[in-house]
Amino acid sequence: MSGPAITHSSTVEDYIKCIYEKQVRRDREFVPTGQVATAMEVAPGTATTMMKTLAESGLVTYEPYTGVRLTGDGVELAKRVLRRHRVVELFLVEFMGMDWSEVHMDAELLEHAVSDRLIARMDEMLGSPKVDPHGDPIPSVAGKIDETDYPTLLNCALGTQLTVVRVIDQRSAFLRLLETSGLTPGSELIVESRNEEADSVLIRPTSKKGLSLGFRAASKILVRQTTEDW
Amino acid sequence: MSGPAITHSSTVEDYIKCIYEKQVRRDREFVPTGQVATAMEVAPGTATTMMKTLAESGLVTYEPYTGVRLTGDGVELAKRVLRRHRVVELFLVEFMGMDWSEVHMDAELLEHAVSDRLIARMDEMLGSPKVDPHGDPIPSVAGKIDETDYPTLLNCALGTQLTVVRVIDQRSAFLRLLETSGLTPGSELIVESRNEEADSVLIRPTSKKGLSLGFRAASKILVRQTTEDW
DNA sequence: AAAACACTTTTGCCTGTTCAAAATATTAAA
DNA sequence: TTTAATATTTTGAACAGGCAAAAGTGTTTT
Repeated sequence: MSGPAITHSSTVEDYIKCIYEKQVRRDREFVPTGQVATAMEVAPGTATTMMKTLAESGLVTYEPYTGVRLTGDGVELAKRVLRRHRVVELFLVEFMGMDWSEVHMDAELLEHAVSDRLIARMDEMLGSPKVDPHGDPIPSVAGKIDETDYPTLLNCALGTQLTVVRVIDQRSAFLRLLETSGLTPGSELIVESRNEEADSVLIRPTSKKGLSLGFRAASKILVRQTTEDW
Repeated sequence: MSGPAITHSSTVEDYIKCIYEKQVRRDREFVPTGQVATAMEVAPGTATTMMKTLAESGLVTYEPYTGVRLTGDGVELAKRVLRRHRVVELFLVEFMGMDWSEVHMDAELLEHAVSDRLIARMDEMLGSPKVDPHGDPIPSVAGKIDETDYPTLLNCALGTQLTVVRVIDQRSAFLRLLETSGLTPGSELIVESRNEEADSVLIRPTSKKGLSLGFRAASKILVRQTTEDW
């Protein structure tokens, strides 16, 4: 089993989570220090300093002028934080009647303040869910996480029936748009066409008028082929 | 209405809460720096430094070698923190099935991470409760708080029917004892006798065997005369 | 190959919070 | 009222995070 579960400051947890999110898709590559700085909204030098600190704690491998990569311990910590965050988000929506578009910020704070016991209790009340309200997978206590690489509206098949499985953008204005457009996770749609020059993707959500999204927005919506066994 | 609601670090909030709890009973008196240091589990010098910082922020009045006293702003902040703490505690007990003896620590962390919106939602779900699971009064959003000075088992009337209204000790071992002894808030009892020399108070909880408490423990239990209109 | 550009790291400094130990002040005892 | 005991404040130092600006590295252009 995992070790003594050392506690880290919430600052460290935030950096680790940030790095995890950057590295999870681009495998093998190092995450540049500058990207961490931008994402964390700190000065470049601050990020450099922190990368060294994290390296000393054994959470990342740091290559000067190249970037960082989470170690096994780093990944483990990232998943623990992500689990807390996502369980909390789902709890806020399911048991406290909050809107999925507004729980992210609250969860961002709560993820550092919620005890293992409380998370376990929420998980129990929720029936050990696999995904949060945005379709983000919830790591198990043991650290297992569904890393399926779903296509986005930018690279999925055209003309077939699709189901929204996940949304990669927590800004509430964006989420509210999806809600009014019938594009929340679980919704079905068809991508009718794409036009790169026009930066436009035409989609037809079931039981809604068709609408067009820019490539930027389309890349934030992950889908799978609609199947019956789900 | 109150001002722009400046945010303070959770460290500051903890000191303010601590001072509030010390000063609330002994009115007009200053709280000695040393008591703050002990309660906060920091070195004496640390407390002194912090008292000066708090004084500069206008949260306390600081008199060297005498102690501190919360200002209006300080009291206001203390009540906001206390409200968050107590609403969270009650929520954990009422909606998450946690035991009243074990919610204090969790609430201690959560009180700094829960947004006003979330507290408002919990309050709504709880029906704007007046007291938390330990009988501690919950300040209103406006800062009103029931400051009734209930007698303890040490100075209440002997031989009359009493109701436990509040318990001033959050240590879970103590709370579990009260639970098994039938002394949770709302329980009824009679104080049969006190013997100062023996450091002993004999009480008879309704529907339980009589038992004896030391003066220290007895002073932690607040009661009121049992009346029908409650 | 040199110059220009972009990005990263280093340096010096700041704030907040903490400690240990020395210096002071206050209070209680003799 | 001088002495002893107790409590408080100062001092010097540390660690966590953060910033701005100077210096360094790598890459791309000319």
